[in-house]
Amino acid sequence: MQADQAKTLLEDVRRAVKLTAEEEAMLLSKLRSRTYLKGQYIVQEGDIVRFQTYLVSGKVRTFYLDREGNEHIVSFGIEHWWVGDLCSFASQIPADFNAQCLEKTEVLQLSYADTEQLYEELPKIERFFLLLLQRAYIKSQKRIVRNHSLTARERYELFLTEHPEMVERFPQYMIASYLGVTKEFLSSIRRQIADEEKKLN
Amino acid sequence: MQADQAKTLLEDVRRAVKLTAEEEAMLLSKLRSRTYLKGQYIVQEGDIVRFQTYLVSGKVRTFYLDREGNEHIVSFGIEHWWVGDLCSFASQIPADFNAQCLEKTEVLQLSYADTEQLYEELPKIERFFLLLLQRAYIKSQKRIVRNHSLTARERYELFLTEHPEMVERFPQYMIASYLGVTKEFLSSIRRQIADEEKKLN
DNA sequence: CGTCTATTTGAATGTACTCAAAAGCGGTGG
DNA sequence: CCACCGCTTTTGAGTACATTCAAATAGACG
Repeated sequence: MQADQAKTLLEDVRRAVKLTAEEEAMLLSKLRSRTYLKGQYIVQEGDIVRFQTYLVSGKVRTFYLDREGNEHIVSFGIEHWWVGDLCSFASQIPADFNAQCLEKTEVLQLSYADTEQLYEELPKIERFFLLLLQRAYIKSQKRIVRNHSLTARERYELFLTEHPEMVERFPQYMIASYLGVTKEFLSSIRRQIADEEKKLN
Repeated sequence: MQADQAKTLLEDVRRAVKLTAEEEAMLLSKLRSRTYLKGQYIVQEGDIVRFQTYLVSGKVRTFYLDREGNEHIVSFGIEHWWVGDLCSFASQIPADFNAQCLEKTEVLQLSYADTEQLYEELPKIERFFLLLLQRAYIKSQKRIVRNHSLTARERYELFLTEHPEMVERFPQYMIASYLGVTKEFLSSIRRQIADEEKKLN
């Protein structure tokens, strides 16, 4: 592991827990660097996920296919996010989800066995992942709540204000899927919004 | 803490991690027992959640109110589930959710400070909560996915097979809310299903 | 410039919601 | 034991939000 690649990861860790230099070195020693090309999969449905994957650069979409073969975006990943299928990784069972890189993507990976070992030797790292998981869970709960109480337009407008970077970097039809609407309907929502803004001037 | 109340909790813990007798005693020493009556709130919106709450008996609904004042059920809790608003507990900020007992409910509670202390002194307990959180997160992800790819009827039928105990113990209008449909529409789904079954005979 | 993919449009359709009212159900008191 | 009350569930008509399908347009990339 070169230290420069792990810089943002270490910053994330330091923000949550305090590690000594040796402990940071131990963490770094377990990380493997890897680069995926545009279109490649970090996880494919049916695989058993062997790694936790941290994004250094690039972008990733996580999606699954329903019975009719329609794609549904579960989440987007960009720099300094962790991606994968936690269900598969945690239980070492075949994944339901796919994680595909939408451009050249550099990652750091931590294997299942090394994760276990780190948890044993370094409870502070366990704490780091607990905090990560807490945040992810809270976001997930919020998303459920919003899907139930907001209209498609409201969800889109909220997404615009909360994740403007995502709007720029991911195609609209994927954002539609993430929000749980068809690409056609999202398009008509955008027209509606644009029309209203025009009327104001 | 009387040991009999903590029996199911200890069983849950033992299933996940191995504790020595002293470690179990340490955990028990932090737990406070409390009984809520029908209609009482474990958490109210606006409160800062000071405890993690484990259900020994009874039942609880967790819900939030949207802008129009409509209730949305976030989750149901029965024996041996943990309830509350993790967002509020973890960050010690005011809760968005309410957790209300629907009958006499006995609980065990672990304060924020004691939780922190346990995490420090007993990493295995931290592991236990990490595993708990993993399961909760995975369920939450599944729920999002299902809300996007299944019809209301399919979600209801899946709920029937996965949580028959819940169907018996919670009123239909709450289940409707949990599934993200109106009580009227769930009623019409049930009629549909009943009609089809009648036709088969 | 042509090809491939993403976005937009519009009409017809469907799934789920709103509102209002009736029916069912369980408990309580006269 | 029945009548009444409050709460839950059912019904039905009208409506709205969102989907499907088909086709046109716009953008991106080699």
